[in-house]
Amino acid sequence: MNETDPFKKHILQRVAMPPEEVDELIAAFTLKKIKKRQFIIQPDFVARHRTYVLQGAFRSYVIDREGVDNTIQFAIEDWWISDINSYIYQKPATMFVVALEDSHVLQIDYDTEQQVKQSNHRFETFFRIGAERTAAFHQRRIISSLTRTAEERYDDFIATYPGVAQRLPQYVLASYLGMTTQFLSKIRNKKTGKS
Amino acid sequence: MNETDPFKKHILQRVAMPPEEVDELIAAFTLKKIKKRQFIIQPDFVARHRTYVLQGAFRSYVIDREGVDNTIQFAIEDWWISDINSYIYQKPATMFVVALEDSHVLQIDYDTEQQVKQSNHRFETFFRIGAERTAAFHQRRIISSLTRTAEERYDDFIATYPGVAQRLPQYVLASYLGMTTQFLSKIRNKKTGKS
DNA sequence: CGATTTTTTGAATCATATCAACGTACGTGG
DNA sequence: CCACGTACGTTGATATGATTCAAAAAATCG
Repeated sequence: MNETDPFKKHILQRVAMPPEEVDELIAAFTLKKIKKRQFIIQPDFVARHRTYVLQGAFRSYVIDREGVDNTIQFAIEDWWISDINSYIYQKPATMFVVALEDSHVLQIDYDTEQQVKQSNHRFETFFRIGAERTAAFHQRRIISSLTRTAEERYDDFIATYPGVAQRLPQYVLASYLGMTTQFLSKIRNKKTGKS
Repeated sequence: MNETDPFKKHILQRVAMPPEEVDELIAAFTLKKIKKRQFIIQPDFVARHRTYVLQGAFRSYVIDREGVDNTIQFAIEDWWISDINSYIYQKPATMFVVALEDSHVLQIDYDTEQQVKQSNHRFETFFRIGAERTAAFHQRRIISSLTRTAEERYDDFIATYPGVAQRLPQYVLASYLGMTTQFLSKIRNKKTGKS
């Protein structure tokens, strides 16, 4: 039993590869412990890492012109998080990424990732599949934001990620779903009244 | 001068590769002419192709429960379009993809793409970079939809894609930007009055 | 515990949608 | 190449989902 076992499983779910290659890929990552409220990415700094969550929770957010905090993404166990626009183009970030709980993560830095992808076709495939799924996931979210009301988006979230809402502060969930924390509170309250 | 030259350029902008490999990759694609209003993807059918636009324009959209038409994406020259969730998971589509103009495209089918990626590390890299950029692009759009008003999203669009709005029917642009065609009309009218 | 942060509640307001009606343009068949 | 029909865009009135503001209640944390 090793702390990186979930990541090993994650790799093998995406690409079949010999055990020694799995270990080689894992070795390209660094295990880190991040304290609650610690930032791993901040605006104006280039995102140097891609982060896989072994344990804990994170969120990314932007502060808009009016100073409002908008959650763009969150990540719990077995999810990735970064400012992808900053990371892939290696330009200054626009987002914050912060730990919501004390967390354990695996991080790869940009140069190491490039080198690793270059060195082994299967490692390249691994990252390609990850990027594809991220793109598909984002597209589902765009469809949801264009076609559904605030309450429907909330219902979808609860159905899609059972148990996850409990771990997120309500203002994080509300801003992720594109509504105010007050409005989410009213949606929830209406529901408990009904049932 | 060959009709596929823009695609050749597109490939080389992403991955450096010897000319014969570029030709090999291009050969995996089929050149097709698509008439205006022709559908290349429809709900309940699996998206068999990924489509690169050489000439013309497309849009993808979903019809929601109330029967409202929501544009999810559009594509002109040098863009890709598909129902990515259908294509990468090879499951039934939820979207329509239709030609807005008579168009010329290059299409690769799913099995050929898998084989081609498998056969050559550089081809795998090519698709990986495409997926990454798609993910990054979608994330920018999510940020925009969460943080900006209808008018700001319109202004951003005009600034980011100068000249493109002219080629799209207004209801396509409106639903892409997440507003009604009436509201977009009012935004536009207000602007011409002002200046 | 007290202090701070988060959530709830209600009232007023706002951004955007809906509805309806009319004007315009465009493409298709004769 | 005209004329008609259908699709598209505009405008104004009204409706509504969601935000804002304010303050109290509840939860969390050092």
